[in-house]
Amino acid sequence: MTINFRQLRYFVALADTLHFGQAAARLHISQPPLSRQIAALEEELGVALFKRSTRQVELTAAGRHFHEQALRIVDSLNTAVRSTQATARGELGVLRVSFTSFAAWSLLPPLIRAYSDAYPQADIQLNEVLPRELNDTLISGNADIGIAFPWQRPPGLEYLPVYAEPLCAVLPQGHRLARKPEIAVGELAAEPFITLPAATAPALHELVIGCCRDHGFEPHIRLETHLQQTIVNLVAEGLGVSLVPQSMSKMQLPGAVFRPVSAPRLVEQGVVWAGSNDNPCLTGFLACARDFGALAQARGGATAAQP
Amino acid sequence: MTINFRQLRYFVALADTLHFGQAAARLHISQPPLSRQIAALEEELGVALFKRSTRQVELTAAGRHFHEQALRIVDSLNTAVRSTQATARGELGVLRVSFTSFAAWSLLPPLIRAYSDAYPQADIQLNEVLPRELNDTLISGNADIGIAFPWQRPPGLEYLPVYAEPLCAVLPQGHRLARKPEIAVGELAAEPFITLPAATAPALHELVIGCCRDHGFEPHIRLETHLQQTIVNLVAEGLGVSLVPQSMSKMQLPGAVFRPVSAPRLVEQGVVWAGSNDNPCLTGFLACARDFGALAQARGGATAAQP
DNA sequence: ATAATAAATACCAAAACCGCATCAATCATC
DNA sequence: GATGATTGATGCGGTTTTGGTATTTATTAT
Repeated sequence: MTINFRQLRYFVALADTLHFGQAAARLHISQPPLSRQIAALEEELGVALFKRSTRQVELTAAGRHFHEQALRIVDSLNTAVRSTQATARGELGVLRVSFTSFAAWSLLPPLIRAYSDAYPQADIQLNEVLPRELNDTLISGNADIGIAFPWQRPPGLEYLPVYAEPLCAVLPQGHRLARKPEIAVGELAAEPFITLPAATAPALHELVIGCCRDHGFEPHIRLETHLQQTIVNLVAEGLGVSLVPQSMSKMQLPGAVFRPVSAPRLVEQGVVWAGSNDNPCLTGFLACARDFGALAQARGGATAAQP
Repeated sequence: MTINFRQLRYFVALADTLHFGQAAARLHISQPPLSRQIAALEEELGVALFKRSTRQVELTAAGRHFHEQALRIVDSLNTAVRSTQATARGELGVLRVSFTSFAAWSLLPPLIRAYSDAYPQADIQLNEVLPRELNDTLISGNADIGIAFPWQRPPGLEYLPVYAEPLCAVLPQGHRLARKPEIAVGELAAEPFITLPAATAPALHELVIGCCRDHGFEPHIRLETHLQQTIVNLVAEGLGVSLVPQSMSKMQLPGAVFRPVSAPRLVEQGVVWAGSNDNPCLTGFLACARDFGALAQARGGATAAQP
């Protein structure tokens, strides 16, 4: 099979014009090579595609059939070239995002919105994971990007800070401090705390503890659990108080009230990815994330500095 | 755009093996030209399709995308070649058949069955016409083949006899002759006849008149109508008798009875087509029609001699 | 009959392509 | 850490393919 795209293009031109001279002009070649390529094509197919005299050229039944096919094939190639180039630019393809449930309350939705607007043709696969699973999904190549708190990253993973927000207090509804519109952190000194475990979320654990220390006391930790969401659920049950990222206040749970605190620490979030990952969609996503971070900072939001 | 099918085949081989040497062996070429064709392909696309060191070759995201496309395109071409060849052989395509309502009682069904069995992939378009329209549909190119009685053909139309069958008598149910199992044509001498008009169906008209003359009388023609079917309907109403092709006896109409006649004339039917028609399906159909005619003759049927 | 048009053919030059030989980079092994 | 083996890239010469010009052949219009 030595049929060539050139022969297909030549054939299509001739089938369109039914005139060797005009078709050759359209192809920017002279007439003899066109005659020869068509003859070669018919020879290879073993089929007469044109019925021609020196005065008239017309398609045979087989020629009409081949014309349809050739148009489709030439178009397929053009489409394939364009879509491959789009894939290389990261405009087409699949981006797999791993995130913990907290991200779904805060950074994930606007970031996905920004990426989706910038790359409307890329497919996005969202994959909710537990905090401890996030690194593995990236290292094993099961995900392209993760949304995470800063953390001690394993070798091979990169991190880009995107957004920071203040901590706020979460209290049981009937609590005496819940009547105040804003709370000084020091007022929580005697309360039982519910926090994330130091082992799996050291940075965030440290942040809460540090915030308390800023205000002169060591919190009494009564319970530890992995998800911010669960902390709020436990607070609503009256089991203690906590300091959580402000985004969690979107969670309107009966029994839990959120209050801003004076002089809060900031919780940073960012995106994580494997440095060896060469998915072009990732590059596009990182550009979006950078833009998003810059925008959040420009809007007066408290964004962490670039690394 | 100078991308080549060779480059697609080379690319597919390399994407399959991920090894230049092995892919080259599979393609029955040496390794250097493969390297160069792949480089040329990437150059033309402006996209890296492989991430390669001297020790390892792997597809990029764009390369994986292009691989799918290339497989599809190569397959499309192979399919197109095969189907074009099938079209040229008359195995694929459309055959448009014009026929009169009488043919639907006799030659059409078995002939279509034979063709359909021999060329199961060809599309058959059946088009019922009035006898006087048949020639025009063929000459104007609106049909490929017609089923007809022999007739004086216009220039450009060809005719092939396929099948012949005896005339039989059709009588009103209460008719005195209807009691006899077989009728001598001479017994119909006094009856009023219903025939086809001499103007539009001269051959068949002549056949009926001639059959009467064979038996020594000139029939008294009371009514003329264009379709055999209508003749039987009028006979059933008691308006006269007629001689019709035996196939019409399949028409089980209350009021009409069919009886074989002694020493009948034979009614020939055949297929008609435009000599300039180059639809390959027509060639296949004509071969079927010839076989069908020979078979009918071999089975002891009364088939007209070949022209 | 003659001129004009259009496709096929002959012949030559340029480009593309392949194979051999070789180079360069990486990996395994001692 | 040096050495050999493996593998992809590169240089070069010869062959094949392709395109252009000139010419031939066949058909149609005048």
